Amino acid sequence: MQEKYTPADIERAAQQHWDETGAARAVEDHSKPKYYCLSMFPYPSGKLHMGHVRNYTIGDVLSRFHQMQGYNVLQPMGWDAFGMPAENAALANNVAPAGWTYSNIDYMRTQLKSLGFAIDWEREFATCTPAYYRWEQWLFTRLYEKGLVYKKLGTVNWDPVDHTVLANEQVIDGRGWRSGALIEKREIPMYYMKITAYAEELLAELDNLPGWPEQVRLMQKNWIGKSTGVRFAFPYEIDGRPEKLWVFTTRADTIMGVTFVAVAAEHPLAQRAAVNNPELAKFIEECKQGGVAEADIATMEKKGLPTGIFVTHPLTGEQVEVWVGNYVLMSYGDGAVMAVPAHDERDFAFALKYNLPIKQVVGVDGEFFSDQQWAEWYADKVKGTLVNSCQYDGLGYEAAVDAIAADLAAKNLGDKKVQFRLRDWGISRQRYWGCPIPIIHCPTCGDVPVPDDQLPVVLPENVEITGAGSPLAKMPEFYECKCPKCGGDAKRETDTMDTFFESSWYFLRYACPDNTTAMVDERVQYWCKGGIDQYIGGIEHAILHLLYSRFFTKLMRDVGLIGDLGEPFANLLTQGMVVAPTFYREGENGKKLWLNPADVDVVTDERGRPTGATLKADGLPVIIGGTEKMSKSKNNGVDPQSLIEQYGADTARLFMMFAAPPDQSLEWSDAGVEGAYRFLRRLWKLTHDHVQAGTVDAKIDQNSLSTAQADLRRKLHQTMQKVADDYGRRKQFNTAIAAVMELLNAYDKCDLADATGRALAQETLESAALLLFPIVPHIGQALYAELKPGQDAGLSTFPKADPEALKQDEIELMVQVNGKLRGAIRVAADADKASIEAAALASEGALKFMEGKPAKKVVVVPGRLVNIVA
RNA sequence: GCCCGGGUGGUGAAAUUGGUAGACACAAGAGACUUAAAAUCUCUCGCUCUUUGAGUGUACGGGUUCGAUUCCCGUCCCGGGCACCA
Repeated sequence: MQEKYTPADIERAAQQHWDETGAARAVEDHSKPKYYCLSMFPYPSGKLHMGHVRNYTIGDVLSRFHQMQGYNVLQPMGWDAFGMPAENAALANNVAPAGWTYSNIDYMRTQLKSLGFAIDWEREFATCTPAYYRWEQWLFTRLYEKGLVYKKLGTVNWDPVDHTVLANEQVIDGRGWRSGALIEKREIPMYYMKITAYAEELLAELDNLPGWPEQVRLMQKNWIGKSTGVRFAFPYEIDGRPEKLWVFTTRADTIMGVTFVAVAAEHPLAQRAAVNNPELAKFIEECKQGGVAEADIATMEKKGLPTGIFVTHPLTGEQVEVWVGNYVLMSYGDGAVMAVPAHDERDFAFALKYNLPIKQVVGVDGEFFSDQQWAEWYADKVKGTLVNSCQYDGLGYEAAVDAIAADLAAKNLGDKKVQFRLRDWGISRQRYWGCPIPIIHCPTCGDVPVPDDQLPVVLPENVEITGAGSPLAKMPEFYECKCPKCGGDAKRETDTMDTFFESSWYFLRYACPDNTTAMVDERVQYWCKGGIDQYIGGIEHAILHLLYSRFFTKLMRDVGLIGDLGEPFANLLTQGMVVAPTFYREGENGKKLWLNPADVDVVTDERGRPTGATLKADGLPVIIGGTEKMSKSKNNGVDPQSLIEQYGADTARLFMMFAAPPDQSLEWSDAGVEGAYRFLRRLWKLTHDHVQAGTVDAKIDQNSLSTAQADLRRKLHQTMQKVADDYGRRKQFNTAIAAVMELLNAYDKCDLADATGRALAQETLESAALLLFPIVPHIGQALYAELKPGQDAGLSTFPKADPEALKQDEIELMVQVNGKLRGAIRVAADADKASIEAAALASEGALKFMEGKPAKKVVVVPGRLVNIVA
């Protein structure tokens, strides 16, 4: 065995061995339980970032651990290859999106391979190939025929200078990122997926996901947002015709406190009122300004204008004025809300601002209502009862809602209704680098789905990207076509699909990536039945991607493609973000130029707090931004390549797993990498020193161990238990590593010179190699082969604790007096409560701090401590 | 603004079911070895004080408990998501 740890050689040899033996190949085998371990596939942005290393190392640890536990493991990898960055790169560097994407994939595949992940590369695919996206076009046409895809108007960000639709990310402070123009909302026809038809099921199934983090289930639940309320109408007359203005509320109990109604700027009533009201028309025009992102709408100043139109209160018959409010969303519910300033905080602020009446209709005993100052209890559903509400006075929330809903129903003006916050999923994108929507627009037949025999609609790869509008819309050779129904001249749809479409079913395709005649086949049943065993990915995907994937699994079931697999992901591990500081300089036009942390030196004061930063290249100051998720747009990603090259894959993997538990966010810093490398070197040396003296049989007679040796052996077997629990149940790899470090610290201190000691040393080192193998497989493979020549660590069984070695005669208990630690006692492991109490009361610490007072109470916590209350 | 997390030494963190706060590391300091450097090894390391001991300490303010980093109420700060970044 060579004396020096040389990661480059070891890693090359191990990877070659795994390649040659097909160690990561996954084949359906019904004799073993399957374990499908999936990590969220990467967008091929150019090179791996730390988040990828973290994500895929977690997946690899779990895959390799389960392999050693006897499972038939599948760990696939692919590329989420459509998306905006390819078009941005095309613009910036004048390269074709396809070529850019494929060369990124080639580079990133090399990087992934150098990290030694046990990935079955024969299942790899990229979503931008027709072989993949043809199936989503095919599915799209099926769903279109079933009415689960439909067309309606949607609101987008419009850049009036570049004449193009912008993504929310491309709108910065209400302006287009390239043109700097003020962005407007614009309504265009789009295709929608009817996810709301599955709202009830998507909500209910959350309760059947015990393997998901509670926080993710809660976020999805709130996102779907089921609420029971009352939908009712305010009757009115306009242009001589009777009409109804519909609203939805979860607070029907406060209906007697309505003092105005607010509608969205796009609401027909607002449009009608603006016809002969120039001021209102101007306000509605103003409301179009700004982007469509909800965060912007929710944080902007609430503004409104009266329409001069009055509607009739359905219960009191009073006239109530209609206002246009910039905070009312047309896309949510009916685009109109009743306003009860007394019991809704936003309405209260709005009423104060515009001097609108505030009418209290809920009271709480002992509380005083002021129409000048908002108080939390005004909106409380539980504490209050109705006042100033005629026949409803004295009723509580539920009784009031019931009575009011019944009265509205009797007047045919409303009823109870279940409403969801979830909206249908708009999938049309006015962009090039995506899957073409397979629809043909015919002047006579209307929208016609592309027939199966004309699929796939192939995305042309030789295009010119200008940043103004979609290139496909400028390519007659793409959009000119014949109607499949009537054969007449027609126009192909030039919008592409949201890239979430690709990522909503890729996990099923890994089961059968080679199938050229069907989207999925029966192999999906083997790998995915009951759900993918472990899914790992960033917490930032907690809602959209995961919800869409759940939705697709149900859609595909209902189209008859996959039977009933259940939920797609049985167990979910949401990895915390790898975050890094951001740095920037401001350009001439105020645009921020983001600088990579690797190119910046941070200046700190004597306490280590950052006081400023300079660019390495020119030594001049840069501005420190916030600490944010590593991203291309903020240029704060750190390339792991230099880390791998300098220290090797095992050090990179070990350090990533040791730095923080997987679900916690990890702030990137170089410090600590050295420590991980040092540990591996030490592990290598300990094994080397032992092997030099000759390997021995690890069989041990428990009775021939010295006390110190028995303690070490107990620690070894405790460590086996702890590490298996950390990998399997807790998924906390940092503590598993710490446990092995502790074990080796103890090993170092123990005298193992005699024959029994040599056997114990052998057992300890063999176990350490296997315990760490899932995290650092290359060195694990090499050390195990030295300790047991001819043996393959990856094919070995994970170490299992021997109950004999775990036995302990005496244990230590802490002694507290009045909850403060005052000493410790040693007692027999099976000592009874009375003798423990006696020993504690007689202990030095207890005697000193009880100062002769009698014990009022003694609490014994078995195996832990004794607390004496004096 | 709304929804979901998080906050523990100089730093990353541990404490798994309410029971020894700071395991395991990083950084720093001191020492050993060495011609020297690197590497390695040993020791110190939350804060304060009257230092063989004691007080205090898990963002902040309250509460429940024999006992709270852990549970409850309120506040502040940081991160993620908010439907066209992926």
